[in-house]
Amino acid sequence: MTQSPQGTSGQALLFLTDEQLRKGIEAMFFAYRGFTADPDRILENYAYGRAHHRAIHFINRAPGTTVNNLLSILGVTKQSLNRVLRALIEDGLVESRVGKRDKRERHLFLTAKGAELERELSDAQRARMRAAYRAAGPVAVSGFREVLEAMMDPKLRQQFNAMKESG
Amino acid sequence: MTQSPQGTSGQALLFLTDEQLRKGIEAMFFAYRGFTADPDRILENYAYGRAHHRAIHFINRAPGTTVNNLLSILGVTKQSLNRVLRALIEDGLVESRVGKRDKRERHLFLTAKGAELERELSDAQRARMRAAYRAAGPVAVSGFREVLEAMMDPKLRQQFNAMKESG
DNA sequence: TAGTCATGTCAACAAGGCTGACGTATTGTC
DNA sequence: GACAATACGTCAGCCTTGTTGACATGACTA
Repeated sequence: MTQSPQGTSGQALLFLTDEQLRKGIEAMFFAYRGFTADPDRILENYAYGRAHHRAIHFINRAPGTTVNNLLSILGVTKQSLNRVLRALIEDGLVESRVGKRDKRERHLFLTAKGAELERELSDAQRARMRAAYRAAGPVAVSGFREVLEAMMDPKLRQQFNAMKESG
Repeated sequence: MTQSPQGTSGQALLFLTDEQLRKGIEAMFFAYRGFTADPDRILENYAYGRAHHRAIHFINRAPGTTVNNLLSILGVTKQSLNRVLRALIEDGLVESRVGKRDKRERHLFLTAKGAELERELSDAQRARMRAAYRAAGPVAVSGFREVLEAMMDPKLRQQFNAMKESG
């Protein structure tokens, strides 16, 4: 592919070099490991995994969300999500309330116990994020967010932006 | 945790708000999905998964690497890696050569066939990366890389930086 | 020579994806 | 009012990819 895309108009496009892109790819790989490391460590103490973390995160984020909505955010099958939700409900971390307008729907909420675990997990994840943000500075953070957003699938970007506003 | 960390010295540290951090966390989540989406789609056509992709990537990156070295980069058990390597070797994508200095070591190389798949996968992944980089611009890219690097575990950051140089 | 190291392998297990099929309310529509 | 569609739950079975534990082999090293 592109080997040295400078000179397109005299502009220095060296940041689009295959080499630079590869570094970015590897940076994503290693950074994501760090990103999940702290919550993973915490989850070992409970009988939960990353899938439970994701469910808890987004239920906390959008309390009262329906199962279908959660499904589309997480991008997994209902069978897969159900296995996770069942455990969280049985263990009293999540409450499922029948919808008022539409009784077919279930609205999901964290219980006090669920909120507690959520806090423990997100505190850890935020601590690492905060350290990284602080080390890199506000300008870098802004660029970080821009590139990540540009990397998303259009549909996911839509969902991401929809969540941003409601937050 | 920190709710509004401005005023520490009069500086605007609003980018360290819990809210900002949470957006960063969710951005990582959605972006990583996009990051892996293209290779995953390609791998469906073969009998391989993400684990094979990672092995192929790093063997291509550091031809002649030993099994132990690959192990430490990927951060999995040897049993797990071995399952993947065995398939790749049997299918003729990877070649394993006995070490010359130390005959206990195996040095791993991509065959022509392996290099071909590597190219297909990395072309797809780079294409997305390039589009994101181009959309965000060089300053953003620089910030992106800074934050990612700051997010890594120290040991992984070391490995990442070691690879950067040799590249 | 004894011990350590690099690698491969077998067995068993778990998490968390997936598909397919089916059941049950509930809602919306003709 | 009958019927189709929707939201959800669940059973069964499969795959990938991770894990632990145990053991074998050949090669290097003190």
